[in-house]
Amino acid sequence: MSLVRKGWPLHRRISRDLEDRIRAGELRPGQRIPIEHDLMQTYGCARMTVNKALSRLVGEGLIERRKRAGSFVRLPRLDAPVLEIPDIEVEVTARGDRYRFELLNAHVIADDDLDGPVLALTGVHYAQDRALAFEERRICLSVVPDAQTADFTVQSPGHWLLQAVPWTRVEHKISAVAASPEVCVRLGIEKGAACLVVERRTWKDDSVVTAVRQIFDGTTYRLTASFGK
Amino acid sequence: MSLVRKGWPLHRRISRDLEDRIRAGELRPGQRIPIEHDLMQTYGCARMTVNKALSRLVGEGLIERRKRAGSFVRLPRLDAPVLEIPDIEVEVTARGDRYRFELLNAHVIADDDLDGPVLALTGVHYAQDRALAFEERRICLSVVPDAQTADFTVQSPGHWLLQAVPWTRVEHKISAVAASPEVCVRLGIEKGAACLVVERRTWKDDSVVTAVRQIFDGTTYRLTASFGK
DNA sequence: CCAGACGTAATGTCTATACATTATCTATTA
DNA sequence: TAATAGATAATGTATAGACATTACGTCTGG
Repeated sequence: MSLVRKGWPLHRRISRDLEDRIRAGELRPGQRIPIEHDLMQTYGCARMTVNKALSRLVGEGLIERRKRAGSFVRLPRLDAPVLEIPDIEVEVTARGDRYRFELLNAHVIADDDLDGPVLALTGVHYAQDRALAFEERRICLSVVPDAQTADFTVQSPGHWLLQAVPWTRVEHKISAVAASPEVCVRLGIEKGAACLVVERRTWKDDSVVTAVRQIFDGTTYRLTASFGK
Repeated sequence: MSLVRKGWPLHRRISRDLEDRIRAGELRPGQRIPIEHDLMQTYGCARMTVNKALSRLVGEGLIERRKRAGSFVRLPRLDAPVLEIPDIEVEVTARGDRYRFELLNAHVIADDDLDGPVLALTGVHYAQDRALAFEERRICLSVVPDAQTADFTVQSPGHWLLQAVPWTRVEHKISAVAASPEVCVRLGIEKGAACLVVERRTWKDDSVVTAVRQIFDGTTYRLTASFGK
């Protein structure tokens, strides 16, 4: 079992051992890995223990299993690192900076894209009084009527919504645009500077709760994602 | 157990049921959920079955568990959608387009950032003869000596590496910059246009395998990430 | 040569039980 | 009151066995 972590539970050591062998290339994509019965013997344990180890590898996307056929190493995927798209308020306060949201504008409007009356907000996120992001948000009032009476100078709309409405689905789109005149002013950057745009749409069941577009200074703000040990 | 999927295994129905109750706000963040013993009685099953259901919720980040204390609903996290950062070659061919990588430059150099001799490449990814991305890549020759003899006009370096070297860790940084003169020419975009930048660094164990910087036209290319059912 | 039937090898699920581990709570003691 | 020690309730891990499910291979019969 190579040089595997002592103190770890057996099922964890088994999954880690197999993971290492896959990552080292000893077990190659498409190749069949030993059947549960053989692994029982190899590690001298019950089938449930082996099964738990293999279930973990399925969850991590490292193997796939087919009844009667066996378990097979999957192709490595570059396409599933975990992306951290933070709640800006949480991110700023987490690193000990003073956070502030400046509400610029709030109107109830009709929106073609979203159902029913919509609360349209614009504002700026500040960290230590430095503008971090410009935000344009729409909140579906039929789903979140309370939004109309909430005070977004105390809490950012995003943070408030997170507590107020449990979502069931989120979708993000990340792109880049040149700063519009308004964004230049709000973020204090040069005309036409490259900005990172995060668009987020949040659903509860089948109705859109909120759609938001956050614009960051592309050179100072970066999203990070990592995958692996 | 509300209106839960028939045909699903019991442990899956239990976890889904609890997930629904959390998402619906019936079980709120910080709140304690019933202990395994009670859930056994509620669902009329063995503790291992309940345990499997709860383990899944831990994996999904919906609850956390503490011995002696119980299981608690975690704060909803916006920060872990799965980001699809594709192998460009795979992405292009997957949607049926003709893919081509044009190698512009290849030199063996020394690099302060990476250990040992490094193969430095620049090139352009094309989809249907339209430039999609400009790429600057460095490959650590001490880790991947074969890279020096590989033909990157047949396969993109990224795709080739994926097959040649199993990685153990990947890190991505996503930002935005204004197009440099060279990028303008290569991608056929206007001077100073906003570009989306994906920087990826790949490790095998403790050594960097490759570091790459891919630059996309920010207005036509977007990364997407989603989370939820 | 092909279509269909079928045995069977593998995974999938579930149970009942046992003991380990650990943080919380309580009771005791200084 | 405060520190310490111990009891205990919850999760964590593991076992052995049972039956369900599925699709791979093979063996038919046409």
